[in-house]
Amino acid sequence: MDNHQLDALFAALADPTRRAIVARLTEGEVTVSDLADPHDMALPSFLKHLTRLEAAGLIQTRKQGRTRICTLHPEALSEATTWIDRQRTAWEGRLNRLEALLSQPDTPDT
Amino acid sequence: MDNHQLDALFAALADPTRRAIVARLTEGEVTVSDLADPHDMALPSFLKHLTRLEAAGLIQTRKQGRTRICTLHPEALSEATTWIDRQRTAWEGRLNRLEALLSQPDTPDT
DNA sequence: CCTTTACTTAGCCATATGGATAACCATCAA
DNA sequence: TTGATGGTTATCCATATGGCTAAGTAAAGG
Repeated sequence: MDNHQLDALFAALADPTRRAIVARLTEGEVTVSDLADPHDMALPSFLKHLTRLEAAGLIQTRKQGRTRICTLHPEALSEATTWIDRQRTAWEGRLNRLEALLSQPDTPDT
Repeated sequence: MDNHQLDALFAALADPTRRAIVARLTEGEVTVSDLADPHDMALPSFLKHLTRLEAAGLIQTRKQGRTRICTLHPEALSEATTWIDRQRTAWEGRLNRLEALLSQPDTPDT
């Protein structure tokens, strides 16, 4: 995944309103106004959050009559965990190499 | 984990410079100037990134003489995956319930 | 001591972000 | 067809963010 997409993804998750939206959408599709209802915020402000989530690939929306319906796109979340897991793997690998080095002090280097 | 910490954590990861720093630190401790070296940026600008990573709990630093040494604090990364995994679990749960409902149309509701 | 070296602090600037209003457009219902 | 309803667009505003330079401190090194 490209760096810029990761920026958008992590930035999208770096806001409580947007995380709440994601959490809500795990329960299924919701219309914009129903989604907005629990958030004490003007609709246009709320809309901007939706737009950012959509730009980050975290949600998808479609228009049905005059209402817009939002659905979660959970695949985007794995892009985030993939990056994180890569870091963790690298870290573990380093620890393992260190450990190996300490348990075999006979061959300090090749 | 508290909402505000998650904000800081995800925001910290939403920048390529900072992700590069994290990636670099998976290989072990590095001093500030060595860390900064590959980044085409004035030191004070770079320092601000370090500060944000530290505030997010992603790295820890200590002073040794006049140099500062940075180390990764990978536990912070799991705070992020924990939240993400919770969302994924919720989503899967909903899918499973849906599936169950469809395969057993005899008991539509209790 | 004096000078690097390695950060640190203090400001400054442009752009991005999160919020608001006001006004507009497009259904649906009566 | 006339409201009301559900979004949408266009601005606007304050603060945050990511970059900079200039000037400061503090530990080595000679």
